Amino acid sequence: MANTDRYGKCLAIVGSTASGKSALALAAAKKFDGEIISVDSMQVYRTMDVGTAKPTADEQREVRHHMIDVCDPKNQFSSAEYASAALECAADIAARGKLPIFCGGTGLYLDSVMRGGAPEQTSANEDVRRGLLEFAQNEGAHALHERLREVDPESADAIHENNVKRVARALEVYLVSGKKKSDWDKESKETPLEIEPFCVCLAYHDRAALYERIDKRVDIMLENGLVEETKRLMESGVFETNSTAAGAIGYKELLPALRGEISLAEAAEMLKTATRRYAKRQITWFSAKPYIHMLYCDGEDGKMRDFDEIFADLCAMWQDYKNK
RNA sequence: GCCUCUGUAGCUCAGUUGGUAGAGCAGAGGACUGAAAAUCCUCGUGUCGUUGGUUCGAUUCCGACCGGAGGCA
Repeated sequence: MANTDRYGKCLAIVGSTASGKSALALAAAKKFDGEIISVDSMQVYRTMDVGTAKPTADEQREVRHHMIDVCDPKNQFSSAEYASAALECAADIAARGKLPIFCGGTGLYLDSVMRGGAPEQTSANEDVRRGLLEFAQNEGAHALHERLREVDPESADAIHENNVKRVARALEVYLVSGKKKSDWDKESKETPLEIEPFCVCLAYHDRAALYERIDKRVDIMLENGLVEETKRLMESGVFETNSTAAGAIGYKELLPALRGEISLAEAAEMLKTATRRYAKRQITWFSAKPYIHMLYCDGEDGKMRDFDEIFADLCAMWQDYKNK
């Protein structure tokens, strides 16, 4: 059983990028006297505002937000760090008698929060990691995978050998903790969840409608100074650090245009494509989760519903859950 | 007007010395436990521009026509 004493009953609103979850969370926070905990792997970085569709200063004044601007773009951040900090936020919000509302699209971060973070024995070790990646670089992905198979065949079976990042991570866990990653995972699955928010996923029957929203949003980002923001990040040297922040969608697609290699229009097109692909991955993630309650923004016929209607549904679902 | 090149999957292009074709990108589906906006896996039938001809058989050779690019007038 989740630790309801500590967190009370919480709400989570997830969904793909451009699904409209932020506006919904904002309305819910006002109505239920809540505070928002961002579940977003990129909004944690300072100075990356337009490109990550961060809540505006006004919005943050209206409703208190957490887990935004907590890290420098040049530094590394991780789901484990996120989880422990976000849990503290949730406990603090609940202790003040308010409703914690998780809102965001990074599925792994939500899962990680629900599990209560990760054991520190499995902490990332940059040196070990670099060594493993170099090994893969020199000996090939297959050789690295073979090394994993020797120590943790279960993980080797579960991870495709081309997925070097994951293979390296599994080996890293073994080398750092002396225990197989597959065993850590098993243990984690058997441990009760730390927190179990009522989780609503904003979704669209009509994929094309979501893609239209994405296109529109990218155009708005460009109008709102995404290019200038990218320039500033470039000048600050973020993109030379191969940090996580450097991989954010919105910036890396604009770089070739800033270098004059392609036109801005072409870059914008690539940005839209990258965002669409990202949304697709998010949808895949969320639709596989048993704890999720779908909330559709359009009918089966693809007809869009208006905000009030969707919000009313959310409120009804939430009340239902609370009365149980 | 003449000459040359070109027309193949939504896009960019391979290819078949004649036996109806394949990559990348896009798109679709999936995985995901300390990089996750990352990383990875699976999925390719399309009047091979149109139309005649040669041929057992043409997307492939030949002709005409229609697009597109360039050159000469």
